[in-house]
Amino acid sequence: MEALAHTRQRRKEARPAELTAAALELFVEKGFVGTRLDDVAARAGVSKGTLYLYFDSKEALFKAVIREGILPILDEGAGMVDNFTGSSADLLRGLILEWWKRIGSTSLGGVPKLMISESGNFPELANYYHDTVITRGRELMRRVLLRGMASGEFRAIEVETAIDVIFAPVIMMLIWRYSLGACGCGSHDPATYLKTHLDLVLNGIAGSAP
Amino acid sequence: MEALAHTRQRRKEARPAELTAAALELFVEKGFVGTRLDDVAARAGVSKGTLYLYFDSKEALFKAVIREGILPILDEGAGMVDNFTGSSADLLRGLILEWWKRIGSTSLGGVPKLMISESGNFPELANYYHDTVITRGRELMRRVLLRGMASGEFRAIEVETAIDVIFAPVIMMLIWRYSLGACGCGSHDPATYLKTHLDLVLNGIAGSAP
Amino acid sequence: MEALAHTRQRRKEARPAELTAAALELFVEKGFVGTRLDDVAARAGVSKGTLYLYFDSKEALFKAVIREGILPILDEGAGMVDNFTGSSADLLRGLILEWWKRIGSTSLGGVPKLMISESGNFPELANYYHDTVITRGRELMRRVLLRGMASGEFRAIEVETAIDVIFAPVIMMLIWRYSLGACGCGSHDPATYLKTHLDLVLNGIAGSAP
Amino acid sequence: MEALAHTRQRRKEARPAELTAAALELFVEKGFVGTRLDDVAARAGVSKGTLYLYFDSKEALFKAVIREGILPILDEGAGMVDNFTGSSADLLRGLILEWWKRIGSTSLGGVPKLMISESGNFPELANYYHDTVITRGRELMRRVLLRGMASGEFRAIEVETAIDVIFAPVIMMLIWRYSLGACGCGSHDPATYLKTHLDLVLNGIAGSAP
DNA sequence: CATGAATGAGTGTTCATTCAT
DNA sequence: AATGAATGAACACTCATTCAT
Repeated sequence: MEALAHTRQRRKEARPAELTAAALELFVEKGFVGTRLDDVAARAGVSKGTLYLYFDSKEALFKAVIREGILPILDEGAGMVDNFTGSSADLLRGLILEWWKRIGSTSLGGVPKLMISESGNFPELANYYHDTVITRGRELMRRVLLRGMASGEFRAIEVETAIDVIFAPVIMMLIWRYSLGACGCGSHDPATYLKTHLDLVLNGIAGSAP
Repeated sequence: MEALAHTRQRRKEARPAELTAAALELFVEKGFVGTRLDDVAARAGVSKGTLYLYFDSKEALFKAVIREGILPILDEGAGMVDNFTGSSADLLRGLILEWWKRIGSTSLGGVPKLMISESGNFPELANYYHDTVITRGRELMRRVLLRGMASGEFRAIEVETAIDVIFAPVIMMLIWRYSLGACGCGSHDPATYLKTHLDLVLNGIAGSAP
Repeated sequence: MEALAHTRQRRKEARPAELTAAALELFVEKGFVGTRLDDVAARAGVSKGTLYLYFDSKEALFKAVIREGILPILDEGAGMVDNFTGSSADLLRGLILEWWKRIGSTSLGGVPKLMISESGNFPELANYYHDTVITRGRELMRRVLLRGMASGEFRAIEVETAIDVIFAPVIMMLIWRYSLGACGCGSHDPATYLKTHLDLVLNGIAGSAP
Repeated sequence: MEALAHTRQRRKEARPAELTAAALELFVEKGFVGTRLDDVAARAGVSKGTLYLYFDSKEALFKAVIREGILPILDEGAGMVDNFTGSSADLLRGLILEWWKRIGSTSLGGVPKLMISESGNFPELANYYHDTVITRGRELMRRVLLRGMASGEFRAIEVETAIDVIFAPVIMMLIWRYSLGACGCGSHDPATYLKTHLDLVLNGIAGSAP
């Protein structure tokens, strides 16, 4: 009986996450307006009414999906840059690959495509996403590039654009995976693609120092 | 009287384009499901019923928007690559800048973001878009890179990934412009950004030949 | 040129009849609300706007269809009864068969089914139809039956019900022809059916006189 | 609380029948296209959306109305013919009168007029109605007539036409009641009319046997 | 006289939201 | 806490009607 209570308890606490997980998949697949709460509830294995026990409205659910999808992203990386002792090239490479392994390749990888699709309908949320995720991500990359330039490992480059040049193919791969890539349009193998991309970029910004 | 008839005639012929133009803006802004035909009609300055004189359904309108947004893209570029006599770096630079000037910066620039957002709901259209636009665009860039490698102007690189690395920041800029960028999230100046991006990339793939 | 003017003239005068003829077919087939003026115009080979040159509204067109469908019915029969010199059985038989040949089997035969279907939406018209067509038809048959009873050819029967018993199968055949019969539900051969029906009825009401 | 639950339960089970009952009335009165679901819902005392909890579409509702209107008809009569021990005239008379009492005079009596009006728009349903209702009804009457002829109670007649001659006035009365009869066109008293009709017919087909 | 492009009110259908159980 | 029947506002689509040509 205590076991049951325990299960129930765990269930109750896990509910919101189960609901947002189901919602994330559908929002990514069909967009905000195109997603029916009936389907979200069905995928989460609950009734439609139950959704309203945890979220005030469809919009509140959407915001929760985005915010929850953001948190894990925020907590990654910063520590890595602070404590890394190897070369800046290895740091950059590690950062991207690790991020892909722990975020990009999971279902959270659908968040960017979702945010892009719905930003027009949720401008405040878009701003929040920008300030929280994008700005911090760029800041992280900026530190890596500056670190490499300071050590002479990277040559002197226009940092802000370089950040984009490095991020863009990674984000594009993610977007692809959740849009045309899901329509049988053929896509790259992520591991190979990331490796080649990094080599190309690192070569492009390599300085004279070893 | 002839002038008026002429006006009416011209109007009737111009209508579909006026309607798809209005629809493109709203589809890009709000997505397919989020766009009301009332609004499309209002933006085009006609009544809702008029839409149905030219398009059988909302879906038909959407497809027309995409297809019309594709045609101008297809007719660009190929001739340029064939006849270009300068350096491959100049060719690549010219291709991107020209494309931006004549396509990317116009309202047709919203098509990629739209296709990405709605591919899940229109898989066949996504395939059509992929086969028609993306494949040809990549082919064009492939020829440029191979031309540069053949002449020794570019070093030996993994071409397929390089294509993405070159395209991704350009496409991302376009996506940004029609998503977060429209929410006051701040964006780059396109001209400067493209120039820096190209310099960075061209430097990264530069070979030993002059 | 005169020939053309003549043609044009004849055309102009024939137009209303062409339009109501086309309308009758569609009204019978699809009902009043189910019939689109587009289709009526198309079937009559004119544009939709032309309909409004001859009829103020869809309702006016419908009423014209019914009224026109009534006139030919009214002018039949009365003279026949007045002047007939043969037996009452032959009169009754001739009346029915002639009516079928000249009205029932033509496209005007669709009017009763139409009136039945739409009476709920056009009560005044239904009353007009009743007073004009049905009452007169019954009166005609009443005279025939009374004539036969007076001569002893028919036995004494309840006339009003007999009228219905005689008419009902004929009307039902007509209704059938324009409803289930048009759905491949199989139907009788009119000539045989009418003959048998008349024999049955005449036998049923036959009196002792020769 | 259990009582309430019971009420709710009973309500849910009764709903479809309530809805089809309301729909039948309106379909009969205004035809399929002329009937608005708003009105059906209002007459049933529910909201428009509720209709869609029980029927997928207006067409599905229509089909349910017809099918439900058919079932009670099918289950009548067959047993009566099998077990009847009296005279064939009494059997025929009893069959018609009983059918009128239990079907014809109820709201189900509107089904034939409805089916006639809409057969053009629902051919498959018309076929279903024909095969299910009409064919069986005729079969029943055929057995009665053959029974009477076998016993010598009825004279030798052309059975198929006789079936129609017997049924037609009954059906016509029903059609009348739901079309012109509802427009104040005056109609017979059903009981008297049926009695007279039966006497007339039975007299017409009477044989020499007692 | 004739056309057909344009209109906009009306209807079938969907779906976020509520609430009695 | 959880359900799911019920709601009603919103939207895609149709079609009778108008009017400039």
